[in-house]
Amino acid sequence: MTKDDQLDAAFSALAHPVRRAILAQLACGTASVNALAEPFDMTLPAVSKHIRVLETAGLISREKNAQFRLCTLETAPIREIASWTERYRTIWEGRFNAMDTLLADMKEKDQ
Amino acid sequence: MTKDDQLDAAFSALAHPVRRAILAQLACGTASVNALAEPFDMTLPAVSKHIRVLETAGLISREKNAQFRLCTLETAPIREIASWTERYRTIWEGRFNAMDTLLADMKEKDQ
DNA sequence: TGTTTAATTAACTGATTAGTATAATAAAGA
DNA sequence: TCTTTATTATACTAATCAGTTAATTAAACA
Repeated sequence: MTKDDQLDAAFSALAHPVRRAILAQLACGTASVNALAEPFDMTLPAVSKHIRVLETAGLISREKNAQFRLCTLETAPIREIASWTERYRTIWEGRFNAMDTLLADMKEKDQ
Repeated sequence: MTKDDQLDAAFSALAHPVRRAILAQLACGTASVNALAEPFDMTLPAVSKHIRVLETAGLISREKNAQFRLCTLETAPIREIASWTERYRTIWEGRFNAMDTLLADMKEKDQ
């Protein structure tokens, strides 16, 4: 899987409110599939599929414990996303800052 | 459009390498649809659709100039993404740090 | 006015997504 | 062993996505 594919998978996994809500729950600690499904007005298989998507994207991992599958957050992809986003944010805001500076300079000369 | 819908739209717009590449091009400055399409081995209507997706997500804006449609980056949604991501990143890494501290404490007591 | 250039719309196809209901698996507990 | 609990697999539907070709719009230019 290329870096691009990883970003694709992570971004599209995050592009669903249910999956973001699942991650939010996991921020409070490891949880089973049933526990994660509880807040949603949705069948268990549907939640199970969302969890599978998160796992495929590397955003969570799963460990088998008795009849439970405990889900845990993984931070690597979110760091990828954060660094991609930050890089572009600074480039873009840098551009605007540069433009602001230019405009300020032009005003300066007008006076 | 709720905040959640905005995040959905932004994340899913970013979940395609062509769209991320278009944004990367726009980081170098405003460009027309034809100019943006040039690097891709893809028909113009296909690129036009990707640009529409970016516009709908608020990631770019368009201004009509003669027969050209000039595309410009918009920073608002990327800031939303950055803040969502950073929030979760710090929570998660905080958790791990907390866990590290806990483990360190336990080791301490063992000695 | 007729032609070229820039871009979008329309109509279509194949693949993927998000959900459902139902069946199956697998471990735990009575 | 039989039942319950936890979870996934299967099979299906409706909707959306990513791409195509061909037609259309609209401004610029000769």
